[in-house]
Amino acid sequence: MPTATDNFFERVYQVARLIPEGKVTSYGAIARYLGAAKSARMVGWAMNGSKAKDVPAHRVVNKKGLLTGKHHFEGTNLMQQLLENEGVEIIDNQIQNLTNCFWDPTTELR
DNA sequence: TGGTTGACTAAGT
DNA sequence: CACTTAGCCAACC
Repeated sequence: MPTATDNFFERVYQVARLIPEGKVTSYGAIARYLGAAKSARMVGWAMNGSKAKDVPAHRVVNKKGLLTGKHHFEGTNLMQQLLENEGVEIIDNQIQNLTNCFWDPTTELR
């Protein structure tokens, strides 16, 4: 049943789908873009429901470029493998050259 | 109904 | 520089 919160989730999914390959963004960045700057956790929770969607949740990481959500994926290193497959260098569950790979919707998406 | 949890982030100690 | 506290808010028990 659709509710106001589903709308927020849908917005999160939509932004996540716009993330280019080889790029990543943060939960806070998406939340800020949606006007819910302080609800970064909700973005993460929304990602939890993105499993049934075509949302590249593996491109969404925390602000430090750390793959905090990798445990929610099937494998232990699936998230990392997906990102590396797109050209993102990851070491010890953390994205390297994050500045080069970071994609901020508030800046890039306008 | 109400307290705990969490894929976050910033600020404080 | 590592750990803690605080704020946020929906989902879960």
